Amino acid sequence: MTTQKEVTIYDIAEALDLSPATVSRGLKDHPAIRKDTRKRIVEKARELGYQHNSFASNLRRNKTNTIGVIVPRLNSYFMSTVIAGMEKVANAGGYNLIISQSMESVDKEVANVKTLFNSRVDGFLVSLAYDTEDLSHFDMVLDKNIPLIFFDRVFEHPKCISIVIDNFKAAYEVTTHLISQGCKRIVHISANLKRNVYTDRLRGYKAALLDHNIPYDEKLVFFNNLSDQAGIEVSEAILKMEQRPDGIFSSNDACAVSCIRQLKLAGLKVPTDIAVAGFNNDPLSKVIEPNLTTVNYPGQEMGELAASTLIRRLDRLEGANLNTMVLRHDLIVRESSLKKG
Amino acid sequence: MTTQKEVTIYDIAEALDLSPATVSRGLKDHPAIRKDTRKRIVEKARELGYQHNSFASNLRRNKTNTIGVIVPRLNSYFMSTVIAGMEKVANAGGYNLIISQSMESVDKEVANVKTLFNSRVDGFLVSLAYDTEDLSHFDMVLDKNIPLIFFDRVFEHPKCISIVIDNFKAAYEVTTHLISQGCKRIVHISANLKRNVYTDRLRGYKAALLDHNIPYDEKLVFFNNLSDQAGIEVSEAILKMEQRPDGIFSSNDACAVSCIRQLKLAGLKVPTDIAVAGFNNDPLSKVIEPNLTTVNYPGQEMGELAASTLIRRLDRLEGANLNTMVLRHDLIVRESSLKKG
DNA sequence: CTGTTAGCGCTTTCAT
DNA sequence: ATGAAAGCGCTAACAG
Repeated sequence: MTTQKEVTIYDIAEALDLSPATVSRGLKDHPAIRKDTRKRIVEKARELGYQHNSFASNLRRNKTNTIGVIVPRLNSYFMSTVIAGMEKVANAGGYNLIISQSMESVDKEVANVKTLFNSRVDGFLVSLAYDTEDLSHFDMVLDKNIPLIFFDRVFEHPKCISIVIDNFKAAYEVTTHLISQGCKRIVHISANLKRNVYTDRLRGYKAALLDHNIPYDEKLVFFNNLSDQAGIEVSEAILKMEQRPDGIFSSNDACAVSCIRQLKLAGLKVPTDIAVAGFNNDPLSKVIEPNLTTVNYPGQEMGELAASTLIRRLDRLEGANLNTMVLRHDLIVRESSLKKG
Repeated sequence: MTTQKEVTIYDIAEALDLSPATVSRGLKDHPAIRKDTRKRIVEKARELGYQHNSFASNLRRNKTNTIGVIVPRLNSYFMSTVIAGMEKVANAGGYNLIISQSMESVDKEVANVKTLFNSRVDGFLVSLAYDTEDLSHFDMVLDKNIPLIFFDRVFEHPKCISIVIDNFKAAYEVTTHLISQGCKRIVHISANLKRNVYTDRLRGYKAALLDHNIPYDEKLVFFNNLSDQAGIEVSEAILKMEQRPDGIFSSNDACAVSCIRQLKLAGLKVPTDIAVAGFNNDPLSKVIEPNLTTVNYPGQEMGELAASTLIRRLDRLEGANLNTMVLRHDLIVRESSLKKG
């Protein structure tokens, strides 16, 4: 069955009349090994079909070369580009990724932290669930000084690095842009305010209104899970309003696209009657008609930066000791979604 | 630093004046342990902040409770739903997922197999890269009887289970559908024929043509990587054809959508001038106008089935011993993409 | 440059 | 129901 006697460094050592220690060294690039010895070792290893046993090594070194990743959900374009970026960097640096989803629930997040902790991952890359209130479930991790890096949905903590974009500024830009197109009553679709990304975007939205002397009206702000369904519901609410909004700024593209479709079904013209902007630069935004003005969220780079920062720390190469690293975003203006060409 | 003396079962044993063996048993649900002894053990463990050390356990049991996943790319909607499904099932079954991308290259795929093999994953879930020619890089895996399951992009092998949909039938249905809408010259966009999914779909396409007395014209079949860019190029080729095609069947939605956009830009009416159908039921297909007729590819279920089949095998629960498992697909007809309402 | 030695923390016979 | 003991395969002092 699965186990038919492993070939170990002892077998190689015996065959070559060497000590296991020498073999162990020869198999890596230990400087203190004669070239030809190393060569004999490597050859014999191949001949016997030797395969390095990571977990014996792990046990001994107390290191797994594994990174634990916890994300709310895997199945969004944004998140899969993040993961793709992480995987690329991790792989190049000799690390594996163990990925788990919290499904937007703290309970699952807590369970995932425990599992990964027990698996002795060397470090954590985490984007928080909607309803996570505090970081107490990470205490065991932080107490052992296991590096923990947050990305996207972050939480301030003296021991942790956060990797984000400037959500405030991005939201400010989007809102300002809508205003510059003539919008006066702008709906904002937001989500759980426990999460920085949504509070920051809401703040940016408010700041832009303020700076342009547009009163803030809380009836224009919706809180939901930014799903397609949520977009439909918001649209219906909008259609029922006595005084119709003329702009929408959604915290993600999926929900924005859903709004556009629903509003068009109801006979509204986008952007003439109502302009719409999203967030994330999801491929959807280029396909919906009219194309969606949105914010380019550099997912791949965020994944790469998160992973490389973590690995630098793990490998004690240190580097940036900032507490918060901010990636550049871009406002992507797609003319067709604007009120005035 | 990262290591400040682990709390081990020895510490618990000592504190309770028991043997480590008893503690080890007490921590699981070994039957031969008195209830109150177990309770004392569990309490003391919590008190001391004990955490199970998976890799010592792994080393001993020669099992990691880890599943290695290799996919061509992570950043497609289809693949992320597959992974989401796998993660869900794996997590519920006490397994972790280590995920790696081959980036559509054999070389990377070979390297990934080695790494995962060395990490002693208990089993493999694999979807092959474009240019993988044979399974020799899996020899070490198969020789050790480590379970290997292919999904989506599969390869026949007596020791392996394949999980697929009926690509032939799906393609036949799509093509027949286009024909029923009056299409007579149907372009097919395909990819590397080393992969079952593309050969099967091409076969389905040909069979449908044959059954409807439409001659097969190889100039109408394009091979590329199904990207946005590929869609643009195909569209340009189509526009240059002396006798213009009136239908397109693309092997994925991204490329189909790209074609629609490009053809519309060139002034063609979709579907009046040319009807388009895709594959995968990507969210894009519901957003493009006209909506795209496509094939629902049940990614989440495929991920769940792959993972649960593997885990059943790993846990020796066996179950289905089929060599190939075929999931149900659905043709999704979106009226607006058809020639005649 | 190579060898000796002593574990890493856990599980599992085999005893009792 | 519990304990003793051996060892999974590797690595890192330390010694030479």
